[in-house]
Amino acid sequence: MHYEPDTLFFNQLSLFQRLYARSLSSRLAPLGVHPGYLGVLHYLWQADGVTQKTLNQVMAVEQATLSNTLKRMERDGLISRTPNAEDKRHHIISLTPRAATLKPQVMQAIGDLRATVNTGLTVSDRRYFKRIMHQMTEQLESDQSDPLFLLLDEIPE
Amino acid sequence: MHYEPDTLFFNQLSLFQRLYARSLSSRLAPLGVHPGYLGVLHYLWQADGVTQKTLNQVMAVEQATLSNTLKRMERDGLISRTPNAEDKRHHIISLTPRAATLKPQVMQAIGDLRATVNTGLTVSDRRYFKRIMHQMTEQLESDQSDPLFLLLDEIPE
DNA sequence: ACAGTTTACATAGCGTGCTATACACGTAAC
DNA sequence: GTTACGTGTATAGCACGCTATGTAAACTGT
Repeated sequence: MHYEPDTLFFNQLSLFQRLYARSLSSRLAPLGVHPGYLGVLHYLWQADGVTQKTLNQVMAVEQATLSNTLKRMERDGLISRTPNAEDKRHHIISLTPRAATLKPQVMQAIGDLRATVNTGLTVSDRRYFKRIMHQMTEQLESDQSDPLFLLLDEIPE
Repeated sequence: MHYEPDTLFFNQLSLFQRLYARSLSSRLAPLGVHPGYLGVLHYLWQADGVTQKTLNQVMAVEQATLSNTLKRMERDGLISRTPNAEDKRHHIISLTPRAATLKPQVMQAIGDLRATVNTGLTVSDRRYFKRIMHQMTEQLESDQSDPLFLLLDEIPE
């Protein structure tokens, strides 16, 4: 029975993403960092002490996802959430001292993996790849909102 | 505060994969199919009535993941697991009549999304993209096994 | 001032992946 | 034939994403 191996683009894409996450995870684990934390760390290393809302505006995940990620990061001693007296609805999220010092090691791990993945590829290969991925991402973003727009068009004045 | 938007390749990749899954999901939902079922369906449409082990050998997921996926598919009335009298350790997995008829509609949904995503891209763009992704995937696969090989090298005779 | 809305965040429940471990059945060795 | 090992599958527990919904604080209009 010669079954053609999985040719569905989606499955190949999923596999690629999962392998990337696994390799990242094994490099970050010794630092107590999970791949899902990267976006938050990356932002806070640039601008520490912001609200969840601010973070959410630049991170491409849903609010509930971010809320849960922050909870795990707090549990793992990477961030703290200090209540804001001015407006008790939001808290200020800041890096713990330990997390603040982690940047070079995390960046090293990321760079190391990037180099591994890029083995055998030229600079223009990578650029081309990212450009196409970006373009496809935009198509998907408009695909998600399409039904909404269609509905809006149908609303009478 | 002009924060440069998320430039980590891993995060862009994750976003792309998640958007793809979301778009797929919205197209498959009316059929009672989830994206995670696609690999199983795709195989069984070609060769129905196999063991979990066989499926596992061609699907790039862990055994435990497949086991859980099959449980959900059984719950959703897509497959049945009939006990094997010869060897009671494994069951024979087969499509339900309903699942067997679903192929054209699922393929239609996949093709539809593919067309959407490919908007504005040439055939050679897609081929190039897939080739690079494939190459990176192979690098990641060898990355995962590297530590093992290194250890093996260190084992004295 | 207080009723209703909006805002910021948390929680519930689920899909899909992972690792580690349990378990039941089959096989082989003694 | 029991002991030991191997095989096939299931389960436990977690990461990380989603949608839908809850909740408390702030704001707004009358």
